[in-house]
Amino acid sequence: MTEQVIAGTDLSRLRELNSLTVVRALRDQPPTTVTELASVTGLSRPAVDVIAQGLVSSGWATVVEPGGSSTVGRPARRYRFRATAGHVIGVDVGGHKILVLLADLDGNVVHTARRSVAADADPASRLAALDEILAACLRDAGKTASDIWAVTVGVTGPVDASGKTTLFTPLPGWQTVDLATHLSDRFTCPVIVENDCKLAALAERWRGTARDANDIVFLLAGMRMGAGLIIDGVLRRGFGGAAGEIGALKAVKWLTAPSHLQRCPGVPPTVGPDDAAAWVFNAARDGNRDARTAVNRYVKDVAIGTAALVLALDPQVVVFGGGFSRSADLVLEPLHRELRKLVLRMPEVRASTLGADSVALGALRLALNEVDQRLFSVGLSAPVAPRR
Amino acid sequence: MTEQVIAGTDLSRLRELNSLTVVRALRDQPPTTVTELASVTGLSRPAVDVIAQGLVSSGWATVVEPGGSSTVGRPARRYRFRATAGHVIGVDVGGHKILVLLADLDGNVVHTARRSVAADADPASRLAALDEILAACLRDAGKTASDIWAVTVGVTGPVDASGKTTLFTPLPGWQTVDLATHLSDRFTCPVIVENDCKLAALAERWRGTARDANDIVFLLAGMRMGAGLIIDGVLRRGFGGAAGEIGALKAVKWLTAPSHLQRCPGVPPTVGPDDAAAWVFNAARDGNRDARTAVNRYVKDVAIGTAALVLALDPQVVVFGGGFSRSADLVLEPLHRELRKLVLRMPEVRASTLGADSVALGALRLALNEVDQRLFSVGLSAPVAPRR
DNA sequence: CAAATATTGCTATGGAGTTTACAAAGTACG
DNA sequence: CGTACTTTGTAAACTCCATAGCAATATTTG
Repeated sequence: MTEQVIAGTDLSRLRELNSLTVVRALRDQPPTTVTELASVTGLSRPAVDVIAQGLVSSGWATVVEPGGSSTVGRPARRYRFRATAGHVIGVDVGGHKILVLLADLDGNVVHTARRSVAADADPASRLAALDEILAACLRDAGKTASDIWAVTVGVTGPVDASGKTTLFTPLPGWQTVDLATHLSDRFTCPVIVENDCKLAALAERWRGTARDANDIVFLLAGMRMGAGLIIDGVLRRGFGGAAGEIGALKAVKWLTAPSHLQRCPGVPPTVGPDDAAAWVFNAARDGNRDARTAVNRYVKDVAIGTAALVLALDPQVVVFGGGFSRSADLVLEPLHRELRKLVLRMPEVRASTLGADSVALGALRLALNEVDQRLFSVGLSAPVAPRR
Repeated sequence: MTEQVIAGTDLSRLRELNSLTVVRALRDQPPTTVTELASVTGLSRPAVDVIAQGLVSSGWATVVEPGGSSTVGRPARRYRFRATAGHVIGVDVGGHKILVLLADLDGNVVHTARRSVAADADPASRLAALDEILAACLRDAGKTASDIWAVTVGVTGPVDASGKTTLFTPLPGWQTVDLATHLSDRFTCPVIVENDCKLAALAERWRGTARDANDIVFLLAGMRMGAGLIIDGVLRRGFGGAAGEIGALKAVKWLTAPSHLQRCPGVPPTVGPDDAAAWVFNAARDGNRDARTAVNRYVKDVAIGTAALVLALDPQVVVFGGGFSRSADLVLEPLHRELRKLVLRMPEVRASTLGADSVALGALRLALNEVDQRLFSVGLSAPVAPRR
């Protein structure tokens, strides 16, 4: 049982609650009339009227004066959530690239900045590249750091509560990097660092293939396998931020799974190690026997770790994402078949639809969650960038 | 992101919310004065006064007139939550026994009934025994079925949303039993059927060794291995009720783990298969070499499945419970050692303190949760047994 | 016995939402 | 083109809830 806050409510808090209710009803909606809001919220029309005007004067909403009216009766004034009152940033710091998304409070991406980074870049130069691209993104979007309400950065490896990746990370030298502190010098708003698999899982539920599901196992499949878990609609971090790291168990074959692709016979020597997998998938699609065998072995190994997660959590959906999701057409069917042999209750298996942007999108979503949480706990004053 | 209910609040709902706040403050507390309640809830003293009197007149609270006062000033009237306004029942239907606990709304057990059942009893006779013991428990406690606000029954095997164990259960013939419907004929209140491991996990967090933790992996260790998961303080059922069934994965050695104990060389033929494990644990404690080896092999196998759960969920605590938890002194140290080799972040490992009652206790807790949920969503009218 | 302290009961005040009523601004139709 | 109808916007009256402040009461302490 969750510990409930024991706190009484007075009338000003009542107004605040109802204002938040109206804001919720307004968000992610086309401009809405007072009557519609009244029926959605269950409040009376005059009450909503007062609240809506209050939201306009405090800056949370804007008025849309009636244009060409289409129905009978007096045309209604409409109210719209002012999503541009604040902005958030989501970043994906990957091995090869850094991707920055800047979005408004409705999650509409207003600017994108991408830049490639050498896979073996040392932490200092990677951080420098991050600083540069962040500055460029802000500049090009016509914003300053103080316009940003929350920043989330996705990195590989489990992230602890302080935002560090001390347990393990494939980025060279990254164990000692304190990314959260580094960015806190550049932003006054909350800065969150989170594991890339977890963020991609969030994205898949927000705008991807699992929008309908509350219990999701997300697989980030690439040269490294990872997983992100959403349980009861909430991203699961684990007590130390290491949830979903089933790949560390040797009995589960995730560590070695991608090597079936890399070591597949027949890969031309001209193809680098990073592109071997793509070559094998293409060859398998063309009917190459060795390639098909390699893919099947790969899927068999992936299925074992996936089965462990499915048995542990009994999700509604398993989403196959990450770099290899471009080859989901080859993977999904055998993955489904292998999984069926191993689990008690078979979940749906779907392919990711978001591709390479999923981590940065998930970072956006987490930043928006942070903003929402403040909004709905602290209350509605004037819309300004929150400080830590 | 959880979907929030969009509903406005008017003044009567405000009063209801504040009444619930006072009830929450009153529960699990010694009798409390109005002034104390006012400071805890943040409401004004007159407001609390009115609310408290309302609770008394509706039957949710009782007045304790001031007795010998210990402080200066006028002695204050005190209010107490009327836990006896309703009662709940928690049942453990095990292979060998049925245990029934009857408790008030504070979870105080007011009556216990236990009865052994043959392990190979057919479903009909097991259900008959259940009916009998339930009737006897109600009679001896001086209650009728209509006094009961919620009933929860724990059974082995994964339980789906409708309360059936269709996927798998070790109880003979139990696949086709519809326990929820069976009991619904005997009670008008909500009836919940749930997996025994999950219930034991709840109990351990409520009154056991994991009261401080919000992220728990509970192991029900006996001749069958099972697990119950509490994540973010909430019991995790999984989409189809099959969460925690990691034992079904062969790569994880839970199915065969107990056989190391049963097949240990040196077990006297006079010892039956059900008591072999106890004999081996005792022998190991006395220094028997074969027995120690058997225990170590057992623990090694248990550790693999546990590691899978720990890696998947990254819990704060692993609780070793179930029948074998009596031998936790032999298991805990090697389990800790083996686990440390396999996981990324080491959780605490603790032994269960509840013993054989844990499943029935957890059933009580779930029944109380059901009552609470109704209370805090439907609102406070007069305290009467809820109907489905 | 009086002073100090704390609780209880009562009244006035103000804030928030609802209901009711009515004017204003459109459309539909003869 | 004018009337009937529909819906919106706004104001006033009313109800309900919590608060603040004050008087009355009960008990301890010196």
